Amino acid sequence: MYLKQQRILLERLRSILKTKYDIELANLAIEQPPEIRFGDYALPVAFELAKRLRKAPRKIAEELVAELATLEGFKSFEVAGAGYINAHLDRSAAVVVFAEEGTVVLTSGLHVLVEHTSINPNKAAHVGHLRNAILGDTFVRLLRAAGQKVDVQNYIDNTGVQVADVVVGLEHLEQLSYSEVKGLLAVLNERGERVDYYCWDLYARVSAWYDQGSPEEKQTKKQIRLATLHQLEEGSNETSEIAKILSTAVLRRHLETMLRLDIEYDFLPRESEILRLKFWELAFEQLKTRGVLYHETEGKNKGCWVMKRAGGSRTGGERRARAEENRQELPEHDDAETGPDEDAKVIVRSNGTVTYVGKDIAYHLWKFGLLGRDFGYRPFFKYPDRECWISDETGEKEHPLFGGAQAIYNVIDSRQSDPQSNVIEALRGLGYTAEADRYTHFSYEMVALTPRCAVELGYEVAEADLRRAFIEVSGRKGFGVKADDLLDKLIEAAQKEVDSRQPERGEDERNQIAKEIAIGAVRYFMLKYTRNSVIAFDFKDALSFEGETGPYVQYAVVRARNIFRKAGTTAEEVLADFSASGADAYLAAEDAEDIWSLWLRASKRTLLVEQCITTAEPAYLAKHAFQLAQDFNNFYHRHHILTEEDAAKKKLLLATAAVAQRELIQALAWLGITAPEAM
RNA sequence: GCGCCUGUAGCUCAGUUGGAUAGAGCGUCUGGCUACGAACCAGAAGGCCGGGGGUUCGAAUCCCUCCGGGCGCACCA
Repeated sequence: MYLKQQRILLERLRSILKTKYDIELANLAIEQPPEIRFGDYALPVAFELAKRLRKAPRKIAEELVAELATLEGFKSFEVAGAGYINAHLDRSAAVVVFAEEGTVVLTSGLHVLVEHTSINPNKAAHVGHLRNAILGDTFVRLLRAAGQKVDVQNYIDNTGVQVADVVVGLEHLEQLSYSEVKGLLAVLNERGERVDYYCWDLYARVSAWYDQGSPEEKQTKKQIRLATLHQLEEGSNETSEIAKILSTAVLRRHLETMLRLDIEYDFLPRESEILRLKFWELAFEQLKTRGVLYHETEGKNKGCWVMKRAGGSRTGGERRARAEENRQELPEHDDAETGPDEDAKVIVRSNGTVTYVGKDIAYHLWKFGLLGRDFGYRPFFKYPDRECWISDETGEKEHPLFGGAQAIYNVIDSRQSDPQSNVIEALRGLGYTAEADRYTHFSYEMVALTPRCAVELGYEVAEADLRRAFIEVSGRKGFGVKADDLLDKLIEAAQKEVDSRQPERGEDERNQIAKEIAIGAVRYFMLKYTRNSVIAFDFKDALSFEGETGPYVQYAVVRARNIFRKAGTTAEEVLADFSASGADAYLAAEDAEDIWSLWLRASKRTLLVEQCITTAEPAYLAKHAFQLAQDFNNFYHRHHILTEEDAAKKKLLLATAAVAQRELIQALAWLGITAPEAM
C-alpha cells in the first residue's frame, strides 16, 4: 500500500514538473518526515530546483502544492520547514484498502539461481556456515515473494584439498582401508555419533600432523597430501572411493543440520562432475578463441595461460589518465616495450592443470546456460514437499532442469571477492556482458568469536588475541562453534523458559515451541547485522530472547493471537468485515498517533521486499519486523481492546491488531521464522 | 606495496538515492503486573558520527588527506 501510493505521488509530481517547468529529474527523492504528524511522505524536491529556477525553495514548494491539489488516496499536501512538501494520506481510505490487501502475490517471471551454504564436506558446519545459509535462504524467500523462479544450489567441493586432508587422516593416521572406513561410518551411525563431528577432530589432527616432525618428514607428508589430492581429482581408485563415501556422509549431515533451520536445496552440483564431465575443456575453448586467455611466454608465468586482472593498474589507459591528471609528461618509453604482465591471473598452470578460478569460470558458464553441456542428475535427499537432486556423471533420464538462469547470486564470504570478480571479468571478456551484470557476489563478513567466548569454550587464547575485538574461527585448527551445538544450546535454553511458562501444555507441544523459539533466535541473530559487519559471536548475545531478537517478534504475534482467541474470532475474520466507518476520528486523534503509525509501518511490506532485493540486504526486513513488533507492543499497552466500550473504536483496535499480526507473521515467514501459538 | 571493507552512546549495531531535532538493543538508574501474558511497556542519563580540509542551500552519508581496525592480493585449492 505504502509503496503503491508512493509511486502514484511520484508519478504525479513528475508530470507536474514536466508540464509546468519542463524539467525531468532522473530520481526524485522521497522520504518519511521525522514525525508522523508532519505527514506520511516528504518531498525535498524544491531545494533541488531552487537554483535551476532561481526561486526560493518555499516559493517552489507552494507552487507545487497548488498544482498537486487533490490526488487519489491523499488527503492534503502542505509546505513545511524551509521548503519540504509533506503529503498526508487519507487515513480512513488507506486503512480500508490495506485491510483488504492481504498477501499480494507478485509475478516477475525472472529465473534466478542462488547458491549458498557450500560447505566443504570434510567437517561439521560451524556458525560461519550458519550465517551463509541463513542469509541465502532468507534471500531466496524474498525473491520468491517477489514472484521470481528460484533454484537453490549448494555447491559441493568434494575433490578439494580439505576433503583430501581428512582422507589423509583416515588412511595415514588411522591406517584404515576402504572397507574399514565403511565399517567406521556404520559404527558411528549405530552409536548415534555424528560423522561430521568425528571429521572435525580428525581434520584438526591432520593439520597439526602436517606441521610436526623434521623438515624431511614434513616434506614426505606434503607429498602424501598432494598425491591424495590428485587421486581424488582422478577418481576410480580406493582413495577416491574413501573420499566419496566420507564426503557424502558428511554432506547428508549438513543437509540435516540445515533442515533443522528449515533450509532446503534444489540441486547439489559437485566438483567431481565438473571434472569428470570436462566442463573446463569447453570453457577453455571459448576463452582461447575469444582471446580472454593468452599464453605467456616470458617472466614468472612463462608457460601458463593467463588472464588480465580486472581493473589492473598496468593498463596504458589508466596510466595515461593519471599522468594527465597530474599534468605530467608521459614517460618516454611507456607501453611500447612493457614486459610480461606479471600481475595477470594464472588460469592454466605451466604443467597443464587448471586452477580453481578456471573451473569456476566453466561452472558459471553452465549456470547461465552458456557452456553447451549439462550435468547428469539423480535424486539425493527427500524433503517433506520436494526432492533435492545431486550431480552425477550419467544420472537419470527424467529430471528437473537446472542452470540456464537469467541472474545469479553467490552467497560467499567477502574474503572471496577477488576470485569472484575474476570470474565476472572472464564472462565480460567472453562478451557475456549482460550475464556479468546479473552476476551478484552476495558477499558478507565472517562470524568470528569474541575472546571471551573462545576462553569459555576452553580454547587456549594467545595474549595478543585477548585484546582483540574478535578472533577468526578456523576449521583447520578445529577452532569454532559448531552449528548443531549452538542449536542444541538454544533449544535447551528455550525449553527451560517454555517449561516454566507453559507447565500445563503437553511435552510434545512444549518441545515444538522451544524449537520454534530457538530457530527464531538464531535466524534473527544472523540477519540483524548488515552483511558487511563482522559478527563477533558470543553465547550471551546469541542466546538472548529479549530486546531486538527473534523471540521478541514472535512474542508480539502470540499476544495478538491471544486477543482474538479471547474475543472468539480471528484476525482474518476481523479484516474481512472491516470498514473504517466511524474510525476517522480515532485515526486522526492527536493522542492516538500510535494507531496510525502502526498501520503505516505495516503497509510498507512491499517496499521492504523491493528494497531488500535491490540492495541484496535481508537485514532491512529483520529490522522492519522488529520495529513493527515494537509498534505493536506499544499499541498493546496503550489500548485495552477487549474492554473497550466504544464499539466503533473497538472495531478499529481489533483491525489494527489483526493487521499487525498478519504482517508480523508474513515478515517472519520471509525471515524463515514461524510464530508459535503460545510461548 | 596494491585492492576491498570499516571507524556513530559504556558495549553491540541501524541510519534509504546527501535532507527537518543522529536512532535502536544490551548495560546502568527510576517507575509500571487484581489488565488481551511483564520473553513486555514508560522515563532518565549517555554523542566534536576517528581527526583535519573541501564540495553543497544542506554532509554521519560525496571528494581529498591523515590516524586506527579488518580482510584479500601464489602456477595452494
